[in-house]
Amino acid sequence: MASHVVLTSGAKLWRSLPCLTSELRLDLTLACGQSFRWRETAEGHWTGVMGGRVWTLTQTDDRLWYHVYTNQKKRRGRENRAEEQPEGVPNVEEEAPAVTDEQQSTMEAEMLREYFQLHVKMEDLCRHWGAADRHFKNTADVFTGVRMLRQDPTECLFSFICTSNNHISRIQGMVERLCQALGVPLCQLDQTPYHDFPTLSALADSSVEARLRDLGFGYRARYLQQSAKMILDTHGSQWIEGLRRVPYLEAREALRTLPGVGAKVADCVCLMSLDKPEAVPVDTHVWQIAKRDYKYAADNGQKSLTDKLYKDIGDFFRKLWGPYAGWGQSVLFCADLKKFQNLKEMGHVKQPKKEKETHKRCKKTKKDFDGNKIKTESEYRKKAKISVKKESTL
DNA sequence: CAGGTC
DNA sequence: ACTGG
Repeated sequence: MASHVVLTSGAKLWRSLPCLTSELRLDLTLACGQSFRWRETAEGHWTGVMGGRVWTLTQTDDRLWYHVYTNQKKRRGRENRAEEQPEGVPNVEEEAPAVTDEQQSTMEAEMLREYFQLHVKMEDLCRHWGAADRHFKNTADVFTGVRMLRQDPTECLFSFICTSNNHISRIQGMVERLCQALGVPLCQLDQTPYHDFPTLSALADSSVEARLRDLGFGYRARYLQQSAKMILDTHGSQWIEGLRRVPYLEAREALRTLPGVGAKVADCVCLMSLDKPEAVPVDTHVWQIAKRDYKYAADNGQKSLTDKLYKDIGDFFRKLWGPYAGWGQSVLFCADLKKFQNLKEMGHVKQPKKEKETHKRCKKTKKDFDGNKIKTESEYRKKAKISVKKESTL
């Protein structure tokens, strides 16, 4: 049976392209809630589906290494027979016009350059932003290499319909189940099956809502099926990709006509798959960042993001960072995630990992990136809860 | 309460 | 409203 490859055993299976870790950090970029389809299958090795194929990626200081697995062949009766007779009917992959390994590898490298948008120099952008924005510089110095992916628009749209009122770890599981239930199987590695993302027509089928409810999608099940059906019925299968050639605000409003797609999801799709780098998705994290780190005046203590507040915060960051504001947002968003908090403390002292439970009650006062003392997480949360209680008892 | 929406 | 870390 096929298994996940690792770089240290079998260098012949790998190809690479030049790419500095200052431009790309796989661990941050692939696990920060842009795409939900990558898993760390071995230390520093990330396996996922991209462009209808299964890839494992890893990196060294100045190169990005990749391996593409051959898709599992469809096994119908005839082809099984053909396998026993070598001169039999060639399978689908062999029928394709002959491509040399060289050409194949060139295409794969090009797919990766596109997916990671390596033509955009993140280092230049960060230097520019950091010069005028002290907080950004401090964060970007630690979270160097977070990039914006250029995802498939259909996958991006339907994945982000799943994100409302949800958290990343559950979203990952839901997207995985979505692909297993409705996507074409590609191959299996170490007992793990990999599937392509479902097509629009698979998502639009009337049986989909009930099926997804059974898989734990809750009320989002209906949004997924209805959005797919609406796109096919009123626009056609190429509609979403066509939004790449349309101005940001027009694409955003077009997406918002779909059920389950509000301002935030529409901005995520614009930013992460439709080539709109100025789109700034404002979620709870970004709202907190605006208030906490940029002293954004949310004067009347709003409980939820109103349309106006949403627009104002987006405009604030666009004014601060310019036409690639969405890329800047992604760096701070990543730095705000719980799972990456450990990176921040590694700057000063490297603590041995032994102490886990023993020092738990030792409260450390952390400093934020501007050097200001801040409360510990728990205290911060306590405070937030109290203020929420006050609001609700009024 | 979670990368919100109807 | 769904649901689980």
